[in-house]
Amino acid sequence: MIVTEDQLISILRDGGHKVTPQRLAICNYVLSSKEHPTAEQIHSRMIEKHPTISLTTIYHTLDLLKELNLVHELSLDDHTSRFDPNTSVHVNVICQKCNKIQDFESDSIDELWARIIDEIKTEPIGQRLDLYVLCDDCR
Amino acid sequence: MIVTEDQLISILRDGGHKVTPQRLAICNYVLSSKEHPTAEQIHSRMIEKHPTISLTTIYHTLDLLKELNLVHELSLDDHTSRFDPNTSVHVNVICQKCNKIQDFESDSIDELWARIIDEIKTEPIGQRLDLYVLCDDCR
DNA sequence: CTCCGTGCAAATGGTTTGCATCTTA
DNA sequence: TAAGATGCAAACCATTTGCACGGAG
Repeated sequence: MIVTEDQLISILRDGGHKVTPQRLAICNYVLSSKEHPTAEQIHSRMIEKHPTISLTTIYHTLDLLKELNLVHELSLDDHTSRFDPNTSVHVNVICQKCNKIQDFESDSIDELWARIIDEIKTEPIGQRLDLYVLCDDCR
Repeated sequence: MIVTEDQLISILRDGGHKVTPQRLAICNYVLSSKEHPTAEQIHSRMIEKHPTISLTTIYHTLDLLKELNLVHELSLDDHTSRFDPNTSVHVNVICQKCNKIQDFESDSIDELWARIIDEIKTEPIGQRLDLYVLCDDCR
């Protein structure tokens, strides 16, 4: 997790959002996740510790995290979304078959992105760089 | 359109696919489109000349075009897909508000992207490069 | 004449919404 | 105690599927 729990709580309170056990658990998990989980996967994981937590709350919390720009939503072609706490410029290496996603970062990417922004006249709000592959397991 | 109608017909027949008026009309439109239409938008457009054409046929034909790698599907965060006949490496400049998309291509992008792919050891199948902005109309 | 394509209707399923209850601050 | 959060149930809606008919080859 890039933000500590204390920082997270401050961010929430500063934005006028209440700190509930469910919210804290979801944020902690998603913000430290590496596997780009679906809402369903987040829900399954949360139920272990919070048996009554609902999918609705997962979605509400993800909306909040998006609004706070702490996670990015990645809509895939199987019509599900994955949620990525890595909001820096990076490449999502996505397996076409199983939809597993791995982040890839490098200086070349930063360079590429800087050049694109330079060439395009408009002010950028965000980005998404996908590379589609077949992962080791699926090949 | 990058492929001519004759080439398109050959591609279809070679793959064992029949050439119907509906299929031809949809392919012609999508393959020459610049506006990254939704399935719904393609349907509206097709109804002008083919009043009985169904959304089902639009989806079937889009599946075929994807299979033939003649179009790419872009799943956006509003949970709709846009269809892009530009299958070369390029940046989709997407307005966060109205979801309008404009393609952007440049040699430096190709060059840097090639370098990034080189750094990532896996064989690439495809890619998607999005830049999120607010378009002139929405700003 | 056979197989594939079309299009209607119904199903699917991820996501969103309405609302009553509960919790945080 | 007031504003906001939770979670159930229902709605939503883009997309997919089943199936009978029709047209291409």
